[in-house]
Amino acid sequence: MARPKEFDKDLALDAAIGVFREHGFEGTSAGMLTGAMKIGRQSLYDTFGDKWRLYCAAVARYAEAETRAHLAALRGASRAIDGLGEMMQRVVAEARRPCLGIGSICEFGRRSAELSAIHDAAHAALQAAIVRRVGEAQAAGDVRPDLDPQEATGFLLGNVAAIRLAARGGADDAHLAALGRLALRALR
Amino acid sequence: MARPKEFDKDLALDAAIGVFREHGFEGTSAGMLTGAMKIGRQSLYDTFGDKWRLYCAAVARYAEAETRAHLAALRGASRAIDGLGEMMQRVVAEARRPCLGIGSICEFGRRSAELSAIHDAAHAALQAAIVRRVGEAQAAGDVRPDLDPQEATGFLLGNVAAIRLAARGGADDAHLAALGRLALRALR
DNA sequence: TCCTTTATTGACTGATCATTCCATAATCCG
DNA sequence: CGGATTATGGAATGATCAGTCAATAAAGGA
Repeated sequence: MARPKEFDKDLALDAAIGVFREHGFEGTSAGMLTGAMKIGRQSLYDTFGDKWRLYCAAVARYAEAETRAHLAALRGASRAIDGLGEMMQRVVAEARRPCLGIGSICEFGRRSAELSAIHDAAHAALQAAIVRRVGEAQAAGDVRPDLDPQEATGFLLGNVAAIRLAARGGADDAHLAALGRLALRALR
Repeated sequence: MARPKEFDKDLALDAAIGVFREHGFEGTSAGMLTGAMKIGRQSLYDTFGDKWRLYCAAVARYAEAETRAHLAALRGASRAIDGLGEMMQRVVAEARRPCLGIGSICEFGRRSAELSAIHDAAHAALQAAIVRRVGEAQAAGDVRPDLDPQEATGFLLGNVAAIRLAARGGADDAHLAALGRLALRALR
């Protein structure tokens, strides 16, 4: 089904993600992309259309992977509060690599309906899962009962962004860990 | 001291800030800048050097103004906890306009020593002022005493960023208000 | 072996970009 | 008025950019 070492589309996309999350859309050139993806220029255009379509595909793939990772952490402990803790801990541990979601939102806000749709879908899925887990933690008495699960979820996701942004700004590991710890403690 | 209606350098800089905070550095062209600043192209280069120097000047001016506004809010109430509340409330109220500081950090991380120095200076000044206020609030019994003021300050600043990022992502006013409220409540 | 498929690269196009040179106009000061 | 100063905009430069076309190479299947 292939003649010359037919390249892996997903692998190439991952390489593109690596460039975009570091340099953003405007800061990335086609040459940087082909270099990182290790494919020819024409292959890029044949496979992904153009730079913008590639960017959207990268953001979508990144969002899916990131959502999956969050969900896995959330379910990685039997007690709901521990699941929430693992989610925050993972974010702290991986905060050194810039987040494409945040970069994308910073760069484009809500200017692009296409991009916003990708973000909104990922956000909705994640939000729902966290709300459920917060509810469970409340039922278990690990989260104060006067807290609206929706609000608490927004708060946690906000602090996820805060941790990543702090890391991008150069904060040290201790600072990031403190942010994660305080955010979780705020639910108690 | 001037012949043709000698333009106001600070006013022009403010206009440049308006463009940069919306479109970032890479997303902004010289034409967009001269258009918004309402000065000629050559005046821009004569006065500000080049696009990068103008960007740095804009970020520095923005950081100073933003720091001033934070400090004013912090001191805007006699009780320390209320000062902290006013700071958060102001952030919520103004969150609709994108933050140049966040945009700059997202776009460049710590790639530019020049830019990082600007951010670090503003951050240090702000951090110190908030730490002091948190300490006062603790002394007054309005903030739990087991909280490290440094950590609490980092937490508050992180949530400032979270609110602004949420706004950039399209969150509604109620959501932003909830974020501010929860961040402050976390200190209690 | 030959054909088909796939990837790559060079050359090119047209656009846009930042930036500079220069001529011109406008305005204030003496 | 006249000369100094300041802002402006046209023209041009060289670079870079995204994207296309066409030729070529590589490799699997028949």
